[in-house]
Amino acid sequence: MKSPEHVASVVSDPKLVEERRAGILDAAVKLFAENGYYVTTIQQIAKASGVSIGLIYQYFGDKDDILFLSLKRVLDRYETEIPARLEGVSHPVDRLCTAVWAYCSIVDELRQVAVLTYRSTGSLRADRRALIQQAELRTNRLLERCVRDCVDGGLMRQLDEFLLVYQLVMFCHAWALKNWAMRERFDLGGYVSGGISLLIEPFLTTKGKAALASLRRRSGDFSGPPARGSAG
Amino acid sequence: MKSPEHVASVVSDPKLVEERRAGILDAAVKLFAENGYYVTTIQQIAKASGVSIGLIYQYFGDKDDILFLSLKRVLDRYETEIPARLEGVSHPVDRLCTAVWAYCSIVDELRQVAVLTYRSTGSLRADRRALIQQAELRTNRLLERCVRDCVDGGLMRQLDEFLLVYQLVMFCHAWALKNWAMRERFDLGGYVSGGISLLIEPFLTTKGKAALASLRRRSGDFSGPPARGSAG
Amino acid sequence: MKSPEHVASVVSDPKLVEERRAGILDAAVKLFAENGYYVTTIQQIAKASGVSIGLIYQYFGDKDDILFLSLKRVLDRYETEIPARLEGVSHPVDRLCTAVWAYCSIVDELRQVAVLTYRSTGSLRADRRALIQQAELRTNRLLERCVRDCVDGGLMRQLDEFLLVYQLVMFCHAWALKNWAMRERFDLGGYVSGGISLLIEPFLTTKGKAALASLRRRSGDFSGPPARGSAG
Amino acid sequence: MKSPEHVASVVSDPKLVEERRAGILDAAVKLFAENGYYVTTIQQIAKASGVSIGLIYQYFGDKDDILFLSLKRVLDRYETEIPARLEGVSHPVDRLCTAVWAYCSIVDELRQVAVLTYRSTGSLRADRRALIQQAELRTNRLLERCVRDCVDGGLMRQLDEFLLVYQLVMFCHAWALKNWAMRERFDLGGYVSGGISLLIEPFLTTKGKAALASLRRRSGDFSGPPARGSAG
DNA sequence: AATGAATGAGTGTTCATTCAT
DNA sequence: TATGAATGAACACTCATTCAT
Repeated sequence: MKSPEHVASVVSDPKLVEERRAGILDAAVKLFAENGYYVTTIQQIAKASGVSIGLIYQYFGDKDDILFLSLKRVLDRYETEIPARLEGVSHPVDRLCTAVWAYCSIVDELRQVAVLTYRSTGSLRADRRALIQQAELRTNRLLERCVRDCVDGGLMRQLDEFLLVYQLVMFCHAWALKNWAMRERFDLGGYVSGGISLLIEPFLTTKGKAALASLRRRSGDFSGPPARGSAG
Repeated sequence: MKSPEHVASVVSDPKLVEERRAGILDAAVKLFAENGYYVTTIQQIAKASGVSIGLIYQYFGDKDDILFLSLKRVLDRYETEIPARLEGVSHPVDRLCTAVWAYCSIVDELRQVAVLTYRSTGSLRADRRALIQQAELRTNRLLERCVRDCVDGGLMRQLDEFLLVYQLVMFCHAWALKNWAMRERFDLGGYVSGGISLLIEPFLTTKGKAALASLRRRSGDFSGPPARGSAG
Repeated sequence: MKSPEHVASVVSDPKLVEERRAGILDAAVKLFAENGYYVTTIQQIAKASGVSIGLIYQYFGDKDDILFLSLKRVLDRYETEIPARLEGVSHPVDRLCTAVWAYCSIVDELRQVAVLTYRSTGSLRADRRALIQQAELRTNRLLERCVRDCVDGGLMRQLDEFLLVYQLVMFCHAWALKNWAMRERFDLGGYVSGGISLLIEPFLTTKGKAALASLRRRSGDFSGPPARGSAG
Repeated sequence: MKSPEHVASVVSDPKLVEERRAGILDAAVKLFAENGYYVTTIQQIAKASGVSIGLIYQYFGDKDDILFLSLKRVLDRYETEIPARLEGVSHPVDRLCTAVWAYCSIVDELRQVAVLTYRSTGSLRADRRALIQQAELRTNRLLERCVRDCVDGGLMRQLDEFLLVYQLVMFCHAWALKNWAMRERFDLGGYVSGGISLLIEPFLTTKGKAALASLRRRSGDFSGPPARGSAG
């Protein structure tokens, strides 16, 4: 009996497993995102990743495994890339805005895959669905820490941090989920900027608002390239 | 070539078509919501709705038709029930809060079906997906009108109405989409109340805030039964 | 949860179920007997029985069901045909010999299928294997009753009835199992006659032996057609 | 074109071939016996015998080769071990009983494998099936010689030796084939003893019966350990 | 001599759809 | 109008066998 996060492979060399799985998942994620999980066949994944059908089953137990790792990958990117983007950013308001900006820009990059998260998590075995949900909560907690630091620093007023953060997350996801509507009105920078005005700015104290204004002056309303430049 | 919204039926009596389709869709929606679109079979729908497989094909052209009308039904409920709940409510802040409350309570009632909207819209033929998206926008416009009335009445400050409304809608949908996380922290009333504090209150003018305070006094923080009482 | 002997059918009309199953089993039994259970494919059964693949799954739950009913059919023939052949035969020695003769002639008719019983019972789900074994024991009990009547009538000496009967049954089965060796030395009549000499005659009392001699005079050493004539 | 009994190996050192094949066959026989030939995979055999998949194909041409040698091994044990057990046993009745006892005790030891003989001989290529059948006949001939010696020595009356021997063999096999029924009624010693009463004793002359009685007195109804003691 | 990753034809099974009644 | 038996293409998955190392 294996734990739900475990995906069995018949092949023992871990380097090879990593490599092959990456190639197969690349193809699978693309196909899942374009056509959906059920419509995508193992044949298609095999052809798209340039391996035989049999090989796929040497590296994944079944189709559910492929979906699970596909989704896990997206969640893992949030979880590792957002902290990476926060490195070197120290001011709490700056950090919070940067986190939102980072989240949105990852979503933008993975647009279709981010939608897949909503379409196909329900196709997962229940125990794995829970794992994906926990991963989402872990990323939320990253943002919660940013919010709390603002509050603790007297930059933001007291509020329901959990609810605010989830609303921020929904905002980031909506860039993918409602892209068909948003792309007619916003580019990514404008969208993030609008989100900050809506979901962060109103809760900032005078001191917090000043920090945000300074940040905006430096980074040009988040319309430029990712927030790296803003740390200068 | 038929228009995307048209669903062909081999049966001519329109009353009968309406009646039969309703019964079949009731069963289909339930099954789709519980198990997903692809996992649900026509034979299951036939059995659950108490008609023969053949009959289903007399009232729907194919499985895609059933999904389309299933999703359309949900969107239609938003579009007709929210205005119905607003009837007799006149104060703009009251109307906006009532609309959000109504939206959330419909989502609560249709929880799994609301999720289905996110899971399965992508399984629709492209032209029909667009139709569903337009229906969503129509409902959004209902809320936009409420927001605009607040702004025009000097109860709310100027802001990006489209973005605020979509954020309100995401908030309502999140009650279904993230129910696994929310139900541990909120009941429906508390959730709506939290949403108003987060997404409406901060943008109200002094006058608007007073109106909200009065509304809250009358309706007990939206923790009671649906907003009917608040109209008195 | 269904009992092991139950085989589910999607079709409700019992007459049709009987009819279709018969046709499919005819083809399946033939193919199983010729090529073995695992080597026979559902495709082959479909083609041989002149129906579509899908239809087979309307009348049988899975391949195991088909094997189970195939084997059950053989066992059922023993269980119903042996008593039928005994009808009108009254002398205990006569009855015992007729039973053996009947058993052997059914085995002869179903030669390959009788072998299938030995090849493929082990491929059955365990609960069904038990059911097949019980059916075999029920047929054995038919013979045991014949032996007991001989003993009770003073025609046969006391002995281990269970063991004798199973040895008689093995003898009948051996006509199928070892037919490759037997057919070079015996025709069916001679085989049965030899079996009676070996497994019945030695245990008869003087009175029993006289009865056997008289039986032999009448039926020509069991070399003629089935035992019907011997009852005259 | 190779003769049917030839099993090709890519490895030339005959000692190594013998050794490796033995190890692989040990594992294969066990798996075949437990799960059946078709259900057992080469990968399972490889894992169970502690060698690589590739290595198996260095010592066996294909899966059929493995089955053939597996079955041959069982037949070889009968053919070599029964004579070994007869060594030093001189009285014809003693020898016949000892042979049956030896046969049964080998069957007992290889119970599942003995059943495999019946399940899987039909899965063999026809020419090899014949080889297995000939091996069975050779063992039968061992018993036939014992019977003939009894008859020639005036210890047993004239009878169809071939048929009696095959019936004795079926009796021995039945200990495996019908073990599910027999084990509730007999232990091995009781079973053999019952077989002798049924299939040997009735055909013994007065002199033969006396010999059997004496044998029984010495060996305690065959309920003790293998017949070694009876030779004293 | 020995490995085990790689192959892909072939398997049992499903299910949207049709059509004779 | 209504039925449900019948179809068969398509699917996920298996496993004997090969071959580069």
